[in-house]
Amino acid sequence: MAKNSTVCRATIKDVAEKANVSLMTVSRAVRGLNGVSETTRQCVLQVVQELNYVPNGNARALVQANSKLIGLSLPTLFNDVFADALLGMRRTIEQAGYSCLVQTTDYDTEREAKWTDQLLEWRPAAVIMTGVDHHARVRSKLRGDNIPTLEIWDVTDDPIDICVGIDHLAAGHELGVHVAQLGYRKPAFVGPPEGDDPRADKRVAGLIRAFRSIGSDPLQRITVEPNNAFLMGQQGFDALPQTNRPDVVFFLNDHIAFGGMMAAERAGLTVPNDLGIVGFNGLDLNHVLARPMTTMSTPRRQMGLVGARHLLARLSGIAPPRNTHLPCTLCPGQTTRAQ
Amino acid sequence: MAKNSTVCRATIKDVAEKANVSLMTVSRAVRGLNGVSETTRQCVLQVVQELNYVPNGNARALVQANSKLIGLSLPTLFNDVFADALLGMRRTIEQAGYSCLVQTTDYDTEREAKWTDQLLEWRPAAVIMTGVDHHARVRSKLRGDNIPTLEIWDVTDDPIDICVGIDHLAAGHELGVHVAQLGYRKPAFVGPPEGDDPRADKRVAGLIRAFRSIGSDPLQRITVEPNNAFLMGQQGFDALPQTNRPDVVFFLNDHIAFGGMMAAERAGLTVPNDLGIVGFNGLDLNHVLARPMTTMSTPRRQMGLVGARHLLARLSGIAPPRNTHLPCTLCPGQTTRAQ
DNA sequence: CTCCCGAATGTTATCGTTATCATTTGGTAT
DNA sequence: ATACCAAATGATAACGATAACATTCGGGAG
Repeated sequence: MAKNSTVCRATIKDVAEKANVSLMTVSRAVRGLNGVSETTRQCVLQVVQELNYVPNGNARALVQANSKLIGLSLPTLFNDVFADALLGMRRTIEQAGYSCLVQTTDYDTEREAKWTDQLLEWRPAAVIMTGVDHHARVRSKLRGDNIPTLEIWDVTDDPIDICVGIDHLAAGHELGVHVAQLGYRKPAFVGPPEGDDPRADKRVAGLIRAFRSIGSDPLQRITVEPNNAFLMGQQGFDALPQTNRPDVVFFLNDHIAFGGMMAAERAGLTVPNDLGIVGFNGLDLNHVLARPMTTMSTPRRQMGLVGARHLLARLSGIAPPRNTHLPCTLCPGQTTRAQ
Repeated sequence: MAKNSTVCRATIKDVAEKANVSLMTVSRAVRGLNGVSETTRQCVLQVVQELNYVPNGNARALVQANSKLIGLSLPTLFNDVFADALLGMRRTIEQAGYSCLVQTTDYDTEREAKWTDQLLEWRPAAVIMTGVDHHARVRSKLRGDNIPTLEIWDVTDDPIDICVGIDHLAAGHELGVHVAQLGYRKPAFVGPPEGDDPRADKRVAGLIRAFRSIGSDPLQRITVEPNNAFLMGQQGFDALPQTNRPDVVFFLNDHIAFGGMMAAERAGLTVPNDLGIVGFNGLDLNHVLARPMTTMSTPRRQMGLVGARHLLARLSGIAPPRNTHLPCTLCPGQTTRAQ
């Protein structure tokens, strides 16, 4: 059933007939190849206008055996963080004439794998994925088909193809060491459950290492349901243990941290004296706060830029570095005690 | 140049040969059609596994004359607002087996038009666009080709095909009337320049009407560069006139309003006594603030849900309502004076 | 006037799949 | 045994474009 009415579209053949030339001449004229006289080209383009002709990308992709499509896999759109990275890539990708097939995975590897299968049906020219932890099937398919693949946001010695990102373990460690030096001894972390977000897990590992080395209480991991960031922060604070309360809380990112801080203050706590608040990413929210939060700033835009550049290089046959590591910047703020 | 290595992928023919059946049997088995014995199906699927066969979507779309692709046009990803609407749609769209081809337009109609051309090459099954104000070429192409098209976020009597949204003029008016009743008489609006965001323009028109009817000062429109929302708010406040300063500022959305409020307080102003702050959309940030902002809450998630439902109905031949109007909710907060 | 050459144009096969219309097969009723 | 039927399977022609090769054409050199 459900044949959507009569969608009748002009084909290259229609154009050729009306313009009184061969298919190939139309094809050449439309694509701006040379070997067509100026007069003919004008005439053809005229007819193209009249008939509202749009070339069929499927036919083109079929005969040329790959398409001007790039698959893009993000965990979520509820996150300025990914928008930033995307912003860095978009121009570059667009100018090279590609379109983006986007999915959001909700940090679900299975879901990502399923989407990858769907995606590959379109014979994309390249694939961009978030992070370096994927379903084995995804890795093997992308590798096996030799599809240029960019993994962004995290680094590894053994990327599917190329990767550009930051070292989450090191970033977590550096942040932890800084906060530990300020005298905090009862750390907690608020974020997704272990296993959901591999990058969060790596940062937590860094934090744990930092605090363990100075013999503090072990880091308590508080789990919140994925949701709007600000609400997650609030929920995170509410979920803190009442007895033996942490003296500092690390949040998955700055927005969540802000939500947590608001909840803390509403509960009558003073930041940073009663409770230290630490974010991650150095989001712009932080720049408008009267008392900026302690956080670790990440080069999101640049990651996108560099990633896109490398991917395009890869697409044009030049081999870019497989593993590119960008630096983070510690941003001490006023939501942790001064030393 | 730049032939990306040897990407050699199994075709349906390879599977057929290895499984010792005809192409059609493979095709049927893979698609789960009936008319294939269980034994044969198992055998075929086995070979599919072995060869890592993925059907070619381009060939399929070519012969079937349309694809399981939906084009999605958003102004920007820097906005929880669109993420919310998307969230409402995604599941529905996904479960029906479609993939999304996404673009962001940066509120540029030309850019949108250019993308639409590119998109149509892929013969999408449907298109989703933000708002109801588009390039004439876009309207005529989508209509002419009879492509199921959903316009979301705004309403009009004459949508391209179907639309689901809110009445921005009415929402602006209601918000303006509320604030005027509180006694404010020198209103300003902070947002994109006129012409960039048609929905903002409509809301502003509503505000103007509300304030004009009670003989207040005319609404001053302050323009800020598109950017991160929080920074836009800050910039908006900085751009307010020093002499004859407004007594209330309407912001394009809650995040921008928050940025503006932070800047105001840093500048020594007291909210709401020295300056009223009004947002829009009822974003979740508002729910974690100790003193929630005055705002107009919009049914973003629901818009996505309803929109997707209508679009899928349209795709299966049922005619949904062309124009669906959802209600907003006024949320008086503590960033404007009490009556 | 003829030959030759490059530019402009045309012809044909092909890409991987599905729709449509055969054909085969195995079992059942007579 | 024979005829018949539905279920399973197969052969062939599209779909709309491009690559690769073939042809035409017009003009300058000899």
